[in-house]
Amino acid sequence: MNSSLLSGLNPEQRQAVTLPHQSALILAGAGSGKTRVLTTRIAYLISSGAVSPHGILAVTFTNKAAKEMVTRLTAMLPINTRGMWIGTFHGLCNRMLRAHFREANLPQTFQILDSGDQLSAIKRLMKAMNVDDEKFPPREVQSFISGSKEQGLRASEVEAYDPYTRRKVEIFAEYDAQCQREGVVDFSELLLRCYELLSRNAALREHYQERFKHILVDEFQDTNKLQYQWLKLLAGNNNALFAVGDDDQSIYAFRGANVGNMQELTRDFHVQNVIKLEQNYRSHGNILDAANALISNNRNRLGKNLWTSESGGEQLRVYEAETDVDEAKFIVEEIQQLKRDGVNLTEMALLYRSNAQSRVLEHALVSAGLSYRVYGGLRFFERQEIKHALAYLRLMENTDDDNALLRIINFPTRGIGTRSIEQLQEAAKMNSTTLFDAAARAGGKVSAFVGLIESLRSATRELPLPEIMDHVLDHSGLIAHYQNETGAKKRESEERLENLNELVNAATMFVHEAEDDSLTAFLTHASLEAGEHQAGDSEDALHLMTVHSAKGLEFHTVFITGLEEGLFPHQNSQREDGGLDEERRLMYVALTRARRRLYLSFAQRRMLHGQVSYGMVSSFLRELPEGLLHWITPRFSARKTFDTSSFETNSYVNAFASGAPEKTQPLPHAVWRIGQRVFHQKFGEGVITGIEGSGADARVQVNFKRAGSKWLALEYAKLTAV
DNA sequence: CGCACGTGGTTTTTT
DNA sequence: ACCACGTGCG
Repeated sequence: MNSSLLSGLNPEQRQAVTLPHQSALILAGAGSGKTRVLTTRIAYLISSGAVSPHGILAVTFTNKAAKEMVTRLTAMLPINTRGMWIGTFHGLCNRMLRAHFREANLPQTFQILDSGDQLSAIKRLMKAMNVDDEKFPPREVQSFISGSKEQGLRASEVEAYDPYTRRKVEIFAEYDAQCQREGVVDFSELLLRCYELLSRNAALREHYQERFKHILVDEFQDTNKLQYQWLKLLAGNNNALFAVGDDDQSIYAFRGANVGNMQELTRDFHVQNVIKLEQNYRSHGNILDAANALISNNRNRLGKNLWTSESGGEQLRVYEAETDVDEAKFIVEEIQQLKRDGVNLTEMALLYRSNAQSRVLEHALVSAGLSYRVYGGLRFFERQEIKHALAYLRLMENTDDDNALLRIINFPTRGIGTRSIEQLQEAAKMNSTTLFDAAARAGGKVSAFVGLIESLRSATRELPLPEIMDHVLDHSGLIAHYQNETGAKKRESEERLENLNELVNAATMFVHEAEDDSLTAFLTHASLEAGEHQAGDSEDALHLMTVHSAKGLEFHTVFITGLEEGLFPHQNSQREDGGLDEERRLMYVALTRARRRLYLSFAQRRMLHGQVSYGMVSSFLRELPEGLLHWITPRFSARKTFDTSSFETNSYVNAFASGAPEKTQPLPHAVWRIGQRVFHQKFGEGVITGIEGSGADARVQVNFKRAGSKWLALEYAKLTAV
């Protein structure tokens, strides 16, 4: 065994890595070497002879994490990881379903619907079922279906107590039937189908249980119910489930993640002692102390306190801006100074709670000539032109795929209008056939389209993937379509052409790298790894992203922006149960991204949804110990509760711009205006965000820190200015 | 068919 | 403010 594997590990890490064959829960704090432990554990198991690479199943959430694991593993061990089962839940389920497509009752070349494809499939179905999409918004139906599947439930198993839900269940059932007819599966179906395959087929289940002696899971706190059931099934009675996670970083409950799985795991797998990795190798002391103080306000934690052997380092820098624009200006100045001090732009990140906040920041960065990259935009394989190109390939692979057919039957336009398509759909329904079969029986332009697909298929049958791609782009008319674009759309089309060219490159790369270089494999890759294909990493550029997408990353300097009540924590989170705790974990994630320097900023007013909104400083900022903070602007300058004079000198340009007459001030000494901080006996502290009416009818809208937004009649409500 | 205009909505996101 | 989407017209 390679003993150098263990060198440099702290006692807890070492304990985790060298555990005997037993299930374990590793509570791994931010920056505590989680990925290192996971990969070293695998390397340890293999090199000590406990298990062969063949017997390992390692599961992650993102392709990036899976790739990272493989990279680190190959650096540690001279083994071929190709035969190993390391991947995302979806990737691994796909792999099993491909291997056992018959048992899973799927066509060999089943295609995967991404969320966009799924939504259009649902819309199409609802139209066919005559469902009112006002009463049943397709997006809601979509999340109902995915949500149910992620709970492990089929339509027949969902409990519906009201007509509304019953109707959604009907749509759910029809939707699954439609997918089955068309030979496609959506993301959650990959998991559910795989789960059902294993639970119904004892021979297969036993085969895999026999094989995967060690199952390792990353980011376990993010697993949903179905994923946990799937893991339990594979673990059986004898295999070791090694789960690594951090309940304090659970920020995806809104999409079905169930932190409760951590407690369930300790029960179900009789985990005696949870190993805690609490030494943080990332951040300076003050940053960690702030993070610890913040998260200690959450209840129901498994309990864990990060520490570091590093010194305290700098205090956290706090900046109160008058407006969002000023906030951005300040950040830009700081970045320029940091740059002069020798910090690379790549080592800095600007974090925000919601994507809309990036605009102002971007604007300031552009004016200052600073290069940046916004993460989480439109992904390569989700671009319209790419989806069109892939739809041709999909239809060639599987003519049952009505979704693909509808996408391209008239793109580029070939004179097949809405009417012809409707007729086609009627004919298909009448004869219970696919659209493609119906089209084959039609005449004129429609059958010409069928001919096109068939000729594409026969012409490319023997070709390698990149050449198939080339041929299809050419002969489908896609290239010509974008080349012919002139005028306003010219630029856009040029970019699309570049992307199509890039698609051929992607196919070439894929053929070189993948074990299986078939067209089906490439299409799967496109659905499952839509985001992986992004260019332009090399440039020294700032990182702009939401706090969510920052999870797992670290930077020398981090700016957490928009620390205002209602924004972060977000307004909508207050309605949901446990919403505020999740927001706090989000803030915890944000804080722990920084290694050396952390900026926390907020603005007194900002543009939101097209109008000026006035916010109060985030309660999260107040939860940080004063001693760790360095206020760049005077502490709560304009809002000290005992000093309104400085507040009143602020120029609130549009305070009465909405046309409310001056006499909306019933109390002689109180000047009610937007932005005014007030106190209410019952609701507590708040800020006026709107004024309406006059005299006895005057009402003000107050955004209360605790109670949320309320309209109050000034005649009755006892408000005091603070 | 494609454009122009109107409407609604607007937390977070991976697969 | 801004964007995506849908409808109605030329």
